[in-house]
Amino acid sequence: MDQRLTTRRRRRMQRVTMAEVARAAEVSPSTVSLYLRKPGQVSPAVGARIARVVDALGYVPSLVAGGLAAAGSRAVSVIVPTIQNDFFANTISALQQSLEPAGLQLLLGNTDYDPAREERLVRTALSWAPAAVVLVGLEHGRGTMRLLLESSAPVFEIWECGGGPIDTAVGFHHREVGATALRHLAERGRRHFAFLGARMEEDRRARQRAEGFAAAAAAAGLAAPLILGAPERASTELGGRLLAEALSGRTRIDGIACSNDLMALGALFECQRRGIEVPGGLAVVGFGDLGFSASCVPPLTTIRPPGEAIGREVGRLIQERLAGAEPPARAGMIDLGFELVPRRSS
Amino acid sequence: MDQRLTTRRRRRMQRVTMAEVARAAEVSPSTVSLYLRKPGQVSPAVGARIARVVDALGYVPSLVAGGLAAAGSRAVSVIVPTIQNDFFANTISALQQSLEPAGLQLLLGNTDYDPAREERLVRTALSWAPAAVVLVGLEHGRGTMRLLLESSAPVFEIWECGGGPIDTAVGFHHREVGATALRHLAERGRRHFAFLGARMEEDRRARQRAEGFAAAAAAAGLAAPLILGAPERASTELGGRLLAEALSGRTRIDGIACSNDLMALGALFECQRRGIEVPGGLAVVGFGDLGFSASCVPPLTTIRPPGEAIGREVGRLIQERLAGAEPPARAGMIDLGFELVPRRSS
DNA sequence: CGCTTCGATCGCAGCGCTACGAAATCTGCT
DNA sequence: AGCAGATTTCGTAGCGCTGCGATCGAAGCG
Repeated sequence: MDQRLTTRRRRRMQRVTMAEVARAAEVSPSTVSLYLRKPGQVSPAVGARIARVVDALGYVPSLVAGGLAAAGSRAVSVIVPTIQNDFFANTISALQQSLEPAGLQLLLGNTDYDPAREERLVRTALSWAPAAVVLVGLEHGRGTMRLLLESSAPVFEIWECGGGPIDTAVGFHHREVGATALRHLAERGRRHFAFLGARMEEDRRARQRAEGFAAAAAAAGLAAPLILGAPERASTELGGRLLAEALSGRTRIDGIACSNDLMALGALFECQRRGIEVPGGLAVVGFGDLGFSASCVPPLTTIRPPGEAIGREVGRLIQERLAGAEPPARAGMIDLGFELVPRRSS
Repeated sequence: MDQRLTTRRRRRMQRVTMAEVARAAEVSPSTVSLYLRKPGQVSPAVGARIARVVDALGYVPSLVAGGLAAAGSRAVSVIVPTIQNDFFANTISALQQSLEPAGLQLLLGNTDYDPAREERLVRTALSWAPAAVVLVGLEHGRGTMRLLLESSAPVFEIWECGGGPIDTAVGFHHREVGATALRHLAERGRRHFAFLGARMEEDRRARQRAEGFAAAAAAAGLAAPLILGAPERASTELGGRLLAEALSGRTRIDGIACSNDLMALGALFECQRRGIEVPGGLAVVGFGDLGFSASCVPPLTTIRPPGEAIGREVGRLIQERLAGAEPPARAGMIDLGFELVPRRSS
């Protein structure tokens, strides 16, 4: 039997469609579409009429349909290890601020430092035909790399500089951060060091900071620092515990660097509990310049990463690419540097 | 002239389509689609064949096309005031964990406490035909309300209980939080109170906590607390400054509550700088139970909101709704409560 | 051995929008 | 007035997928 004869009620996505707007405004759908995308190319009179109808009908365009027709959606996929972390939260926030005026939305995923989850998330991300994919770090699993390379979406790798990026990397050198911390402590006359890190197994960047710290000690002819880590996420509690561990050794540690200001704050608390004077008895350098770092007791010397700048820069680059800019011929690398903020804890 | 005669190269979204998979697997596209959505309804033999082809071809389904055809996408829009805030970051994180197994992605927006921005974000959010819209608070602009009411998407309002939700609210009572803080301080023998808040103009929930604090004082027949606020976001620096302001008055304040543990931490630092003993000279109660609260000096008495629980619960409800559950007949309200965590600062 | 029953597979008709190029309309100029 | 050129508007053909009902085929049964 001819299917055409049977009744078919089709599901509908939303109340008002562009065609209805067009009818009410007495123009063609094309014109409505054009007006919505490039208002300048429609005559002011017609534009005003369309605007009025859109408002009256409460028309909300479907980005899903638009994305399908235009072969690419107005979403930017961001995949980070965790958002429960001021670093990435700041970057994401800056990125979103930069993207919002262009009508780009963030699709968020978090890997919890798990490569398998990263691959799943990248797959889902690509399913949205995003305007760009943003992910943290330069190290990815085989499958993730394949997906990314085969996709035509611009890929931005952030928070790290170094090896070869897939497309464009925007970040800074973590080894150099570690080295800077050590040189600073050495300048302050310290000689026996420890590095306190969290999640060092999974967080390659924290590891790089520790390595830079150790390498700079070696370069300066100083004793190899004690490197302490733990599988948990950064916290003041962990900072305190690792400091206790560091101080329990035979060597009298007089300078520490932490992979995160939260850890450094925990170290300060531990010093307070033990009556160790900071910086007199122990100099402390953190990483992150978090909300409390300038006003804790004593104010914390720290290294400020360009978190917001990364977000802003990536936002800018995405819009540039969307506007037709070519990807860099050779994979690009943008080093945004970092800043040592000396305060009273060292 | 007949347009059919002119050449047209159409833009394509991605390399491999479902039709190509179908061809290679020698089945119809419908079967591939069915297999991908409900593998159980396809015979094991055919399923295996399709799986093999999908893998070999590196097929990534288009959620954009799928969303259009199915009249609803697999995205959940989350609109929060800011993600640079442990409260919302935790909730979002829990929500995403709960949604991930169902293949639902988060679309993130942040309003920065600006109603106009909220409306814009809700509009964009609805453009995606999301499976659900999640937003913070029960108070929204007229336009936002209209958009939400006209849309057919389930709406979850989180982090607040009280007034009438649009669809379902999942949160707790902030006034009760303030009251609990005051009663706790009163039990500890305090009589002269101050409440230190950030962004009190914009953040209705912080305001409610302050109101509950004041109301409980009145109910207990105690002097009205000093309510201090500032337009900036919560920080240790602000906590310290507002405490200084509170202590500069003629009344000798002996108990404070803060709208955020970060503020409370700042107050602790200020006490340390001024040599005020805590809790001897001043009892401090925070809100949030953040990462450092248990291990600062002294450990901070605080009120723990159900941040993760909210995320998990909303995730569960969304999936229930997606599976066909009806929206609550009368707008629903789920009170997840909160917990006073007494520690040594009070 | 024909007929029902049920599970597996298929074909069709869009979902709502945009890109493309053509058509219509408007300008300014001779 | 007539025409080239610029500007504005329109018509068409999908984008890739899913929901629906139809169809096919194997098993079950009297």
